[in-house]
Amino acid sequence: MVVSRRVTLDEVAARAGVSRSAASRVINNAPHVSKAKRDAVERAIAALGYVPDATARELARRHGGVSSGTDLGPVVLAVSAEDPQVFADPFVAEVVVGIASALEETDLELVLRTATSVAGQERLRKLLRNGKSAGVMLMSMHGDDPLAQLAEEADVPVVFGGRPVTFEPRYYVDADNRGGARLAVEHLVAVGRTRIATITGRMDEAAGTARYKGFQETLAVSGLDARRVAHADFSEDGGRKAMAELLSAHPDLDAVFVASDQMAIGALRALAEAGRSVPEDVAVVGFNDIATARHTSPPLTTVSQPIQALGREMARMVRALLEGKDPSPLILPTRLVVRDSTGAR
Amino acid sequence: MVVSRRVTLDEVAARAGVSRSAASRVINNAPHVSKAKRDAVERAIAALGYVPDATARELARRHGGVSSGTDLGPVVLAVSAEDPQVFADPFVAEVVVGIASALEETDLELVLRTATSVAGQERLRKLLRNGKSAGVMLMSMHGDDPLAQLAEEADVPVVFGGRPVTFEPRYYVDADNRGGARLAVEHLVAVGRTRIATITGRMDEAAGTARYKGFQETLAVSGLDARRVAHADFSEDGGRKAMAELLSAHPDLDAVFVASDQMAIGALRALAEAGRSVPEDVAVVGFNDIATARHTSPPLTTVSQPIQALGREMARMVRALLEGKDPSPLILPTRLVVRDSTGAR
DNA sequence: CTGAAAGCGCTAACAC
DNA sequence: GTGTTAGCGCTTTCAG
Repeated sequence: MVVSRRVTLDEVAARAGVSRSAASRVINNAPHVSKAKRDAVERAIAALGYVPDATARELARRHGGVSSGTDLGPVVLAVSAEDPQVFADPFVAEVVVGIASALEETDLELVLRTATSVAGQERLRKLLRNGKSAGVMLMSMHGDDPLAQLAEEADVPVVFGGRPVTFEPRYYVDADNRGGARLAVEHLVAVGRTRIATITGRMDEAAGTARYKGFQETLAVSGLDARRVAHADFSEDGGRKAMAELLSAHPDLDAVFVASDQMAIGALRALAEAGRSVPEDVAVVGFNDIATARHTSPPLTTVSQPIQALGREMARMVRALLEGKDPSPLILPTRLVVRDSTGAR
Repeated sequence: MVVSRRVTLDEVAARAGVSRSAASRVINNAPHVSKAKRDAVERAIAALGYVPDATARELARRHGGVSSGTDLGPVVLAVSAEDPQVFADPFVAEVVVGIASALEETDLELVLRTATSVAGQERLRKLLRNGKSAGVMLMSMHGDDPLAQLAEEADVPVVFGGRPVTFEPRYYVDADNRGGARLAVEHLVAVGRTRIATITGRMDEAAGTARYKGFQETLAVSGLDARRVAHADFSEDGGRKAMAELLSAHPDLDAVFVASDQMAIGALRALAEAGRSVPEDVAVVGFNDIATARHTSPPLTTVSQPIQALGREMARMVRALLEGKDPSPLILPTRLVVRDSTGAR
């Protein structure tokens, strides 16, 4: 860490024996500068180790729209969660990867925030209002999330990852949760299961309700009973408990659609504890296709969503908004990844 | 996204019928303002929706040191990797969690960067030099990483996560890799294995060499042969290939210490493919204790490092440097997590 | 081509 | 208490 007092443009100009404007022109390589002066200035810059002050520059430049300056502020990914622990959630981590790779191509930086604590909210509000950030991406919104309000007040672009359950945002990227659930349940039906249960995720998240709807729909179409349901919270432990519940309430079930792989892992455990074998006694399908899904025993059949693409598209949408465009919401397709837990291969 | 043209302090002052300084005083709730004026100003602010311009403010405030303004710039976590994909690496993700939770308590934002691409380097350099960031954390440095150079030139605090192999940074947080490897190999010896092999990680990363040293040391002490070694790159696929190599070069091996869980997962696969059973024929121990380690078959015995703590301490170290302190490097302890893959319980 | 001068929006002395 | 006056460091007309 070098101490280096700030070197100003004036010092450079003095050292090079030219006016400040000349120096400025050189730095922004504008035309109308004689080669001689240009060189002199460049030498001075090198000698003094001059680095233009970004703040002053920004202030002085105030003119074009958002996309004017060569460096806009960072883009914020705010996850609606209390605990920074979410960043280790495989789903969130993949979204981050997608965003990071899209941003790689631009000159935007990515900042990470949780946004549910009081302090977090306050800081997010700042980021949204004082021009410190170029745009915001919000994800994992729950029921009556206070963030929704915040988003309205923002004076930078806001795009949602997934949809809140209470309202339809103007700009969002979501996966086809309902379609994915349908895929999963249809598969269960196709392999001959008839007493299909489900473990839902949080019902105050759109992903939770949409997957549940997909489940109901498909069973209705197939003329099967859709009443074997237990609600959980997307967590492994929640999945374990929910599975135990289901087992005691509906001992006859022969398949279960679990709304997340994390919960499915818990469910597998509960099943093992109850002495039910998978897929012989009960077939299991999860949702998300997290890395671990390949390594459970048996390997988990699951619905894969293009999580990185989701992040990437969120970032692109922010970018588009920054450029003054008006992008349409995006719904990304999901697909079924068949592994052993449904005994189908 | 509200359009809201920028409202200036002067407009507020005009509307409130006071001087600009009075308005400024109210905003920074300085003393010496009559209640009447204060109220008037506050009303004007509310009416106009005034939000102070952060840039101008910063420029005008230029005075105290780094820790002066109420909001310093963000802290950057730069991972020395080409591909944003690293952010999904369980290890990196956990470090992020640690950093995020430490930062939660301060008013620093976290920005994420990869730093190996040309563009990434250039942008990191900017972040390091132009006062856009308050501090930088570097991790996953390889051999002659160009980032080392960058770090030297920085005029903000720089702390390393893990140590580069070529030099000892002034400020770093690392795990006790050597000690951890010792723990692992001692365990293998303790359960009666005598023909112990190892799959190392990249030898241009300190974590790779340190774990390898721990392996050699322990076998030397035990009077065992330490020549069963294969080198890999920390990846699952690398681990699979390395295990296959080992198996053909040293068919008699009865245990293997794998320098990362990712590689260990690959090794387990190679072992299964070769018809060797774990732990009966070959005992396996990994390193890191990633989430998946509990779900492999058999569950993986592994060395656990306090990854979140590592991130947290990195952030704290930056914070300490920002406050003008001179913290000492930190080495965090590791511990062995015994599961079935070594047949010890 | 080149330099002087006028700000960007806000804060901080300094007098009143 | 309150207003006036300088700037922060850089860009940008606008005359020469």
